[in-house]
Amino acid sequence: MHDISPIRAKSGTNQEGTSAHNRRVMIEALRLNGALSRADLARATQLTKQAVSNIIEDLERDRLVVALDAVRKGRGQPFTPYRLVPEGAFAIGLQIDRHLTRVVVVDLVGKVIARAEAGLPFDEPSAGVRIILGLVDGVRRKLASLFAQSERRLVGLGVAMPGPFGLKNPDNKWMMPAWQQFPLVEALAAGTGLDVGLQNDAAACATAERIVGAAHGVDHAVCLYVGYGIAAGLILNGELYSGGNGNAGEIGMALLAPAGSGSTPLEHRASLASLYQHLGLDPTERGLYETLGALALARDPRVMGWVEKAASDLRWSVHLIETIFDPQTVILTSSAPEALARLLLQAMHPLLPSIADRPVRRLPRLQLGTTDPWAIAVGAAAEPISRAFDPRFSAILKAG
Amino acid sequence: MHDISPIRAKSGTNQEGTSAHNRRVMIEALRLNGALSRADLARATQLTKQAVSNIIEDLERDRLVVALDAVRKGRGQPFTPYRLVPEGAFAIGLQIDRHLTRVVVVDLVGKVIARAEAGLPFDEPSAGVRIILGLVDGVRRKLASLFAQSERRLVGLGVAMPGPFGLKNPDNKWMMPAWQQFPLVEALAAGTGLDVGLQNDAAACATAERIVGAAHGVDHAVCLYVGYGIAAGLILNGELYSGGNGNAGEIGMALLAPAGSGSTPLEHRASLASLYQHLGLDPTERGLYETLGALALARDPRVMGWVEKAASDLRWSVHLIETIFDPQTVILTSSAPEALARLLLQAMHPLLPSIADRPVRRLPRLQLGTTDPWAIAVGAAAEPISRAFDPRFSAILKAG
DNA sequence: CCTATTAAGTCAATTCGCTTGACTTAATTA
DNA sequence: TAATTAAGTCAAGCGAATTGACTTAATAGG
Repeated sequence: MHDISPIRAKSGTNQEGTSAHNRRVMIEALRLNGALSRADLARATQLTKQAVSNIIEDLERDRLVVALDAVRKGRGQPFTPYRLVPEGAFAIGLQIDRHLTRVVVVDLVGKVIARAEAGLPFDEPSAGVRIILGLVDGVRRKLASLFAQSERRLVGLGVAMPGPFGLKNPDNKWMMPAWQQFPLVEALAAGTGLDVGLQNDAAACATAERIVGAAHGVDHAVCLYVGYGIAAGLILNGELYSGGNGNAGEIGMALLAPAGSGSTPLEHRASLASLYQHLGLDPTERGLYETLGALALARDPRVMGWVEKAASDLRWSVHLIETIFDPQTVILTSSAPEALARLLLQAMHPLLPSIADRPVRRLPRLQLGTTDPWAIAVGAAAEPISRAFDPRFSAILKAG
Repeated sequence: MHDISPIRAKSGTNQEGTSAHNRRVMIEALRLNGALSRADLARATQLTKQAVSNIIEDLERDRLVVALDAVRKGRGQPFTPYRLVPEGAFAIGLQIDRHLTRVVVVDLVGKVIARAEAGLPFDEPSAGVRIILGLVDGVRRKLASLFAQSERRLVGLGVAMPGPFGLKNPDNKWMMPAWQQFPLVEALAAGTGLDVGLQNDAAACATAERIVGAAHGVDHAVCLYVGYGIAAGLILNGELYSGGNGNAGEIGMALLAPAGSGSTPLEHRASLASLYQHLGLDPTERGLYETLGALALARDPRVMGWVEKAASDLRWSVHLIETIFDPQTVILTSSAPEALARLLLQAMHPLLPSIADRPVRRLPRLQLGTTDPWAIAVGAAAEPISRAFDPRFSAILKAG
């Protein structure tokens, strides 16, 4: 009765799980390949033609896929390709940054339908939440005006903000202690009536790269995100990895040397915060993004000085990431202007030797990902979409 | 016809997958909890009583579980607990080290049934394979003499050897280039007629910790293995993670500093090889293990000198691992004598501050795992068992 | 031009494993 | 001794994939 069962076990499954998985597999196949015939889907998923037909019928009824015109190709009956209906599902993505918040609505294929941004008080989450709820309300209205029935198709709200979460002694200068301690998920769930999920900004960035960027279809990738702080988003076995407490990849606090003295957190040296400090800029200043872009384009010597130093630390970070994870590729992303990110990328070469330095490689060791400032919000929005539609172990199992 | 389908998709599933998964879930539940009644299993796995009954009946027919005596406990009908039958399955584990090979047979619950070891030529794999096949043959005979029908229940052969694999320029001094380039898996499969799987030694060590050691039932753990070299075995989401090319966790080659100069691979400073060098010992020497154990017990100053330096690097490794993976615990294991491992563990404290330094912790940040020299072989043997019996995503999907 | 071949996709019956709900058994408690 | 609680069985039902024959519609080749 009163005893919480101490039995450890994974959950079993049944036909519902089977069916849910197969639906997800089909949706993923369509997302990855654009448009496929029933026959192609059957071959790709190893299901029978008949099973595929049934599921397609289902998905078509749910308005998640549509048939395109039949295509004649060689002998045999022409095939009818199916593709995803972008407006089959929507999700809201929310980025919370130190002085700024961005909200987007994306559709099933990750396209941005509506967006909004506003300033945010650094240390007053309850006031901030009111601002956020206003923005969310705005984009929801916009969405409703564009697509009838869209509310029914809203699968959730994903939030991305700088981590790490749940720390004993948050470092006030580098983190957002007020926000990190505020019951944000609950407040937003109550305020929007949606399912709310929270992740750190690098994870969101990795998710964005995975669905629409450089990690599309790659199963092992690490996304190094240089924002105000620095962190890594980990795609392992095709899924985002978040660790035991949701803080995996929070490398900003990694100390740069074994010795106690002289060892600095990575964040203090290779992050935009360190650049602002180096340049004596105020991070809250308006037009900062443009200023940085211009300085980078002009190869301003002070910026180049920071780039050199930061690149040295980042080069070593990539080395460690490669050595530890053995990923197929590492993706450098940043909230900085593209010109600056490119300078960093260049300065990071040549890369340090590592295990990743293999005879045959399909993907580059290091590549530039998106530098779109909205990418974090898009990645945040992708999380509920992924939760709802991507094939994953947990989706097969029963309640849990 | 001739076109290899370029379509990317995960495989679908069907009732076979469902049933296979549920069987595995039940076996895992029994392994983790010792013995459970049908009713308990139903609650734990979220399956219906009836489904559990059917599966139990199946497993009982396959001699994988047996009923124990009924137990009266409070009101209601007494329940009949079931437990795994250890001799329900066997696997062979093979450790290949630089000058030594060990072979074990383990049963379904990870108990060692037979063992054998022999010297191995460092750079002649083909001669080595003959030696290995002889040992394997020996333990198989032993097994057959102990358990009738055991051959039918032999699920595979797991091999563990130092990585990394597939490198461009193997470092002859630190690796085993001849072995790493030899078609070992094929040779062993041909020579034994068994399914053969290969992993690095740290991964095997982590697997051993997972099934019978400190990581039993823990979903996020990193196993730091100090052997001749050094590496980490990664348990993420309850499964071993091996990266894009099977080299995840091979941190021996990690450089210890961002700068190009003065940066040494971790392996050169914190590994038994470095200790041998420090002490001027020959690693092939007989009785080395005992010598080291005695020196450690006597707190020999030269050993303590190495311990201090190595511990400093290891302390920092733990810091990095915690920062990057956010595991529930880190486990220190070693092929060194326990006394030496304990010295290392002590010298690593106090640990560096990190994200793992949380207000509430269920498990210690760092704990000592096994120092049994046979652990690697046991872990190697656990891999085929796990592949055959543990619940995992890939086991639900169809072929592939 | 006509026929054979190839391939997409449907139809209807079947199978298989989990679910459902009623029932039996056997203990404790009042 | 009767009520209650819980384990476990029975038998029918259901849902989703499978199977194999069939239909449709194109191209290739004689």
